[in-house]
Amino acid sequence: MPTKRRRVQATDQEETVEKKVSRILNENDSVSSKYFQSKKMRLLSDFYNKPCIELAKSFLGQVLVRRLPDGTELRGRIVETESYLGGEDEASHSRGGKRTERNVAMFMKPGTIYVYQIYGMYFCMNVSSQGDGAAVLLRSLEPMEGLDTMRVFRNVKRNVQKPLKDKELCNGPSKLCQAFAIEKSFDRHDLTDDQNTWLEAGPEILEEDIVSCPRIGISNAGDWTRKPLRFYIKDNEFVSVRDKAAETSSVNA
DNA sequence: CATCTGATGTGCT
DNA sequence: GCACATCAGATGA
Repeated sequence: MPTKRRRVQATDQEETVEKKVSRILNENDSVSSKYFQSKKMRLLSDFYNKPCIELAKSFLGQVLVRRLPDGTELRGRIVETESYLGGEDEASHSRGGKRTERNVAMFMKPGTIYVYQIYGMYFCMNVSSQGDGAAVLLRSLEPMEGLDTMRVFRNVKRNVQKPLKDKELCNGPSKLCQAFAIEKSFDRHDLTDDQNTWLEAGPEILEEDIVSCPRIGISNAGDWTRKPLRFYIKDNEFVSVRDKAAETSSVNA
């Protein structure tokens, strides 16, 4: 018992400074205590310089940060991604090595943001990886900081006043762009060197907690339609679509 | 829960 | 012309 008490006291002392900083930072916006805090250190080039599938898995658990013009910072933990390999990947915008004005960011250095518009009214955010025309689509975030602001952005974009639950803020590629106010102008920005957008390190996600399954919204891509190139954190409630079949089969893997 | 449908406009053939 | 890495609301079980 004395050992336990001493450890608790030491922990409390260690957290004092961090708690103070956190309290000051949080005075301007809401931070829910049920979400963990990131280490607030920007991820640099080495992190992004990996093959596409490896990067898509590495993104899980990392924290996307968006700094708004008024200084407000939004944070969300990445919980779902998809790989688009380029070249032979028939579902990729860069299939067959096709390079256009729209998708040129996919061919830029790892860590470059690729934003494209879809269905006339939505945006999707990708990050280029190692490999020609390869990129990772960010599909879902677990909101951590700035939830009130995210809710406002989402309601403004949707032109609806229905209150959104936390899990509805960022559980889809275009929802997270709305919540973080990420638009076409972010295309070709560099996550390792951008003042408004970057990634911070979060806790490592174990391989056994990653579910691999087919990508969402892909059809007519031949064999590539079913390849397991979507990755998400198992049992995370902020994932957009759970694949029950993949979750049960991975138990035996 | 699963499945369906309308909205909406740009990029590319 | 048409396909489209989506979303929200509606409907049925």
